[in-house]
Amino acid sequence: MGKLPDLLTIGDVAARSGVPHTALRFYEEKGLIRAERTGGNQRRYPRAVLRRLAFIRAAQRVGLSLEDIRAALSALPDGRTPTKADWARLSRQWQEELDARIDALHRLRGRLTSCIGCGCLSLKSCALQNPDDELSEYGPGAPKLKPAVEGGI
Amino acid sequence: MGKLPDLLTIGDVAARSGVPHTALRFYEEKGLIRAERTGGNQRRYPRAVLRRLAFIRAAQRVGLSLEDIRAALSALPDGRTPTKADWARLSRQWQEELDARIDALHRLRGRLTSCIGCGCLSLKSCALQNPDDELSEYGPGAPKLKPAVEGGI
DNA sequence: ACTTGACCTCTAGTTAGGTCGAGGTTGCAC
DNA sequence: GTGCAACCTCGACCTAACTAGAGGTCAAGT
Repeated sequence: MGKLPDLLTIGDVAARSGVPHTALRFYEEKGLIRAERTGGNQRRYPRAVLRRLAFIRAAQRVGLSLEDIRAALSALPDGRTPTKADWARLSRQWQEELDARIDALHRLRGRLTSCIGCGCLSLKSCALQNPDDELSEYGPGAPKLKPAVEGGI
Repeated sequence: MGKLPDLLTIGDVAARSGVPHTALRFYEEKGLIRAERTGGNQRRYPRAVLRRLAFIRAAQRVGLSLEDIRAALSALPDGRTPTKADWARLSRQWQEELDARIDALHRLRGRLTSCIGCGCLSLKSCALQNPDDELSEYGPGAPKLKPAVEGGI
C-alpha cells in the first residue's frame, strides 16, 4: 500500500469510494463513468473517477436519478481532470436544483400546517386538494404519476 | 351526476382521486387502503378513502416509500372518518419528517457551496469527502446504499 | 512456471412501484 | 330478461438500480 499508481483497478476504486465493484460496472454501462482497458481487458480508472463517484453518490442522496446525474455529468470533461471552472459551473447548477427542492418541501410543509388548521374535515379548504407543485413530476416507480385531477377531493 | 352515494366504486375513486384503478388495487394489496365488498365481490370505498389517497400521494411527492406511508397511516382509524385530533397527530409527525429532510438538503447545499470554494482541486478539504449525513440511508433501488468508507477521496 | 486472487462477461434474480391484458363475473338500464 | 360497461382475479411485464453466481481469464508474487 505504498504510493498510489496513476491508474486504479476496479478493486481499488471500490475500496476507496465505497461503491461496490458491481455497481461500478453498472455505472459504466449506464454511461456515468468510463475506464481504460489493459491489454488483458481489465478496467483501469484515472483517479478523477473517485471525485465523479463522490458526486454521483451525493446526487443520489438528494434523490436524483442516475439518468439526471448522467446528464449533468456529461458537462464535465471525460478525459482530463475537471478544472475549477468546470466544477464551479456544475456546482452552481446543483445549487439551483437543491434550492428548488428545498422550496418544494417548504411548500408542502406549509400545506400540512394549514391542514391542521382546517382539521382536514372541511374539505372545501384543505390544502391537499391542490397539490400541483414542482415535485409532482417526481414520483417513484417507472411510470409517471398523473397529477390529481378535476373535481377536488 | 347528482348526489354522491356513500360508497364509491373503484372507478369513481380512480376518477376523483386521479389514482389509476390498477394502483388502487395495488395499494390495497400493500395494506394502504381498504374496501368493503358487494355480494358480487366488487369493491366499495367509503368516501374517507379519497383523503387517504390524497395523503398517500402527497407523501410520495416528498419521497417517502409506500411502506413508510403505510406505517404512518396505520395510526389512522380504518373504519371511521378520522377526527381532527387524528389528523393533527399525523400532521405533526409529518412536519418533523419534512423538517428533517429540508435540513439534510440544506446541509448538502452547504457542502457544495464550500466545494466551489475549494474548487474541488484541493482534495484535502473537499466537503464531498465526508458525506455521512441523514439522507445516506435513503438511497434509491432495492438494496441499501453502503456509506462511503475510509480513506477519503 | 505456477498458483491464486482479482478480474472479465453474461445471465438471472431482487425490490419498489406500478401497468397491461386475458378470461370471466356483476350490476344497472332499458 | 338482456345487453354491455364496469368490475373481478391472476399472471406477465415494466423501469430503476442494483446484486449474485457461473464459468473463464489475467497478472503479480514466489
